[in-house]
Amino acid sequence: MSETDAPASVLLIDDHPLLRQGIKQLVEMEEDMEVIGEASNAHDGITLALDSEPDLILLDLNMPEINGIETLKRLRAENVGSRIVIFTVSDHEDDVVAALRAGADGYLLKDMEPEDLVPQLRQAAVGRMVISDRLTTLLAEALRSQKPEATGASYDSLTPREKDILKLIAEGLSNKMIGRKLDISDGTVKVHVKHLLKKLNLRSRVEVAVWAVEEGLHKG
Amino acid sequence: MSETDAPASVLLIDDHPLLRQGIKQLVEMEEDMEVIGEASNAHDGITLALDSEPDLILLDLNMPEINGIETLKRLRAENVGSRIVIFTVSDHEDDVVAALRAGADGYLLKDMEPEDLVPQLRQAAVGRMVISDRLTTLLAEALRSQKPEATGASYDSLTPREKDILKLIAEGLSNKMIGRKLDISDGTVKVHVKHLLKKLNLRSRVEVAVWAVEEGLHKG
DNA sequence: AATCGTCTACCCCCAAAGAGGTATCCTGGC
DNA sequence: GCCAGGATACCTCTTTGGGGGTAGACGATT
Repeated sequence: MSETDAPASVLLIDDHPLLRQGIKQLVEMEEDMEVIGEASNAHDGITLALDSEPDLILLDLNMPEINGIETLKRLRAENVGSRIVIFTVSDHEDDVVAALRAGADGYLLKDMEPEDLVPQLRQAAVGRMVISDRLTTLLAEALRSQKPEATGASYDSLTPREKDILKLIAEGLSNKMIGRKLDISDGTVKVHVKHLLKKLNLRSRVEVAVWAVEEGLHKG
Repeated sequence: MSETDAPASVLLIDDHPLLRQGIKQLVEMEEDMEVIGEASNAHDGITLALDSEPDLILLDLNMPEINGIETLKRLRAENVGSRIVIFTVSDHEDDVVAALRAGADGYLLKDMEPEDLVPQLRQAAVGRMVISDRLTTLLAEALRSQKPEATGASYDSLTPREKDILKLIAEGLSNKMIGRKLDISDGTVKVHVKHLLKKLNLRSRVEVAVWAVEEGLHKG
């Protein structure tokens, strides 16, 4: 918004005081950027964000009580217009995907080189999405077929394998893709689907998918 | 499969002879990798792939007649088990996403450093997904735009008729049944479904159904 | 009057899905 | 040792689904 004249305002939300201190020092060495607030928990962070409307919010994922994803959702729900960048140790696909889906404008890993941080923040402040390079492969894989993710208190009569197939159907995958994912032939997948239809007394994979979603079985 | 003993076999499918030549020379300098075939078009490429079952296929996107994405789909349809890596000049989001969706195991840009190519191919041959770093941001954005989530904007873009069809798909009806219910031909239903898939950026009626249920649009 | 969006219907073509069937292998229970 | 259930893979067959295209009818907007 105002990167030409006034310095970009940054809000830190992280429960580690030392880390906040470190970031603050890095940022304060720059003329075009300043930390205008810090919070050690989600509640304070959201209040500060609403009050100060920073250009950029650096948000930790692992926080007590209310985690980062939830905080992110609440910020977006409050229509906070700030750029929000996740800054975390977690390189788990679930976290990255959840953050991006919840509207994160960036996802940086805490093990990055300190000297890289400020340039990345500068990019983020002017609207570019910033992502740690290390996550490329992970993103590609997530994009390619989103979420298998296991466990399921699903229908008791189903075998474990059938539950696998059930979930993947509910993600919209074709038999062939399911086969590739489970490393079995698509013919075998068809056998399982056939059994699913019979056991659940349904008439097509679409009904299976709808049923799974309605029962909440499609995600762990 | 056989990266410990026999050299990894590579098939090149690209309509530029010079480029093929260049890659070939690079690859042939390595002991653990060999080019076992070349094709300048999709048809020959598919035939060669089926005959020789290479460990790795390097596939160009821009080819005459049958493009790379289509070639990729056909290769997968034929159950070619090779690792398939796209090698192209295009850094357009649509191409990257389409390639990954079609089952590409990698996506490398032709403007990469030559000395990086062989290491990347080696990675790909043993099953790792390889993506040019430059595409990170793009991938993240593609992933994010997959889920409208907070915005119900996409639903509003549907015509009344499309909303009818959407709801009936979510009830698990076939095109024929939908046609019977709405008193139109099943061919017409297919047209509406086609438009639904395009507008909602989904890939099958199953995904449409799941989306509708998740959004709570299936009743009402 | 011309254009646009929508709905309708058809064409071709090929991939995906689903209903039958047989068969092998393995594991746990009796 | 035998048997049942589960997982795998293959076969054939028909129906369904989806992408591409063209095109006519209608109503609204320009």
